[in-house]
Amino acid sequence: MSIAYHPAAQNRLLALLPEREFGAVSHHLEAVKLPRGFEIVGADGQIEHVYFLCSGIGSVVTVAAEAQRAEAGMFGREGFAPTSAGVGGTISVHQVLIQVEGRGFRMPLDAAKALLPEHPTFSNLLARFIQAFSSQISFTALCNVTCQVDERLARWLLMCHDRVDGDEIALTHDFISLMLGVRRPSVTTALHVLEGRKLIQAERGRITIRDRRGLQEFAATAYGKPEEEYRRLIGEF
Amino acid sequence: MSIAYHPAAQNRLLALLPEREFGAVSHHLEAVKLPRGFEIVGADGQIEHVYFLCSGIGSVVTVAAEAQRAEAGMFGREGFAPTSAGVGGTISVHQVLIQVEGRGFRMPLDAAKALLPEHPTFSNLLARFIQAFSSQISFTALCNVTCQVDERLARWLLMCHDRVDGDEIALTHDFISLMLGVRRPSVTTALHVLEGRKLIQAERGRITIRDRRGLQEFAATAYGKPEEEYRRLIGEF
DNA sequence: CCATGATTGTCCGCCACCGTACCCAAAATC
DNA sequence: GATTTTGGGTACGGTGGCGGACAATCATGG
Repeated sequence: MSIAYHPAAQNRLLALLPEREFGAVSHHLEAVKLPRGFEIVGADGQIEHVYFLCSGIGSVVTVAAEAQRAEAGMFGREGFAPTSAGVGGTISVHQVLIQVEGRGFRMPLDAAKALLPEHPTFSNLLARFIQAFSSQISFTALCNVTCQVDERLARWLLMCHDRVDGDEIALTHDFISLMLGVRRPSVTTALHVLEGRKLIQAERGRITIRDRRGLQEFAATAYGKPEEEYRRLIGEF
Repeated sequence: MSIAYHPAAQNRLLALLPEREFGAVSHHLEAVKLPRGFEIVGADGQIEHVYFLCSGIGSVVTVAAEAQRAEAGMFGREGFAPTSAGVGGTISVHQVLIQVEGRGFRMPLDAAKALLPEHPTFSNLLARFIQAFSSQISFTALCNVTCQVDERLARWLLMCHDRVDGDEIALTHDFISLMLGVRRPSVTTALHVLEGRKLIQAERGRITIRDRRGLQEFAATAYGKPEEEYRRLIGEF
């Protein structure tokens, strides 16, 4: 099947492969549904499959101890996970789980390991994503130390918005609090702030982006740089 | 010159290259002294050279605005910078500067770009480092949100200690405060805490590690995981 | 239709860290 | 040796977010 018509090409990385490499790679892909909460890999877990999303959002969570965890970054159809597998690793430091349900493709780890040395564009593309993702993580680190909760929340919502179709995102305060590493009530109040400015609309289990431009102004310098880096290294989302 | 006797092999990444690739790579290397404060690349700056340290420490700093900056991670002889150049990038999101003076080698960006596609071990090694470094950043992000200053400081000192010879590190409170993204007085008090427990000894412009084991206990889960990831993907520091 | 669980709203005391400012000592410069 | 610069110690009021707890509301299934 030619790339253009293959459903796996909805993933931005796979879509950029040259025809020959895409053929070899797609041969090992298996279509999967990704329900909310699905764990792609556990913290310090053995990697079984490499996942390429076509829709939905995955969260990469750093876990130091049971009660000490926070999101490092998120990815959608523009990326893959676990990143470690992209350079030949077999264990993931991070927990990776589905935050917004979607679809995608996966490939057994062994297949990926065998493909990498033989397919330079494939391995370079994965490496580029790792670099772009790492810049996303570094901004998470910066915001965690310089921004207050509402600003971080704005950034986080913008990043989700980039990765879903439409303006509605299914999210609970509790989940967001886990991701941002703050108390659940802090999320509630921060959401009220954004809602008060008419930037979003929050309902039970669902948040709707009302004014993306305004959200960006609110998030200010916290949002944007990693997205630029992605475009420089790989292309449009 | 064979790898074993080439001074560039003091860099852990270069040392792992097969003889043939090392020859090609080392051909473009130029020895450089790296004084404290030397800027390898500015934030959003055009990359001119790719640096491989043999001694000293470099800091990778995320900059969002003039007053909004914090260290994402640090590297020594176990790595290289700017990471973006390792996948073919020409611009660095991060500012990279020398934190503890040392020596190293550098290569023009064009040479690196030309070498990468032709030398799979080289490019895979750089990609592995990017992945390992990204896990370091993700722990910075986690600590920034879950740990208090003294714990973060302990982690930071341990990471410095890993990368210098001996137990003395030349550091000012002011510089540390910049890296951790906290007030300078917060660093002073946090250092007092560590000093009170006889884990370190602080003098003007210099910190001496007295009890590394104790520091590790103090830093608890904040320290260790990224170092494991490095060993898994690349090897000993 | 009611019970149960999940989700959200709110309150309170507490404390780590902030912003700012000032002083002192050591080191460097002249 | 005097002066300037740099690095370190300390103080104080202010506050964002924490820990914890409880109530209200919505959703779901028996």
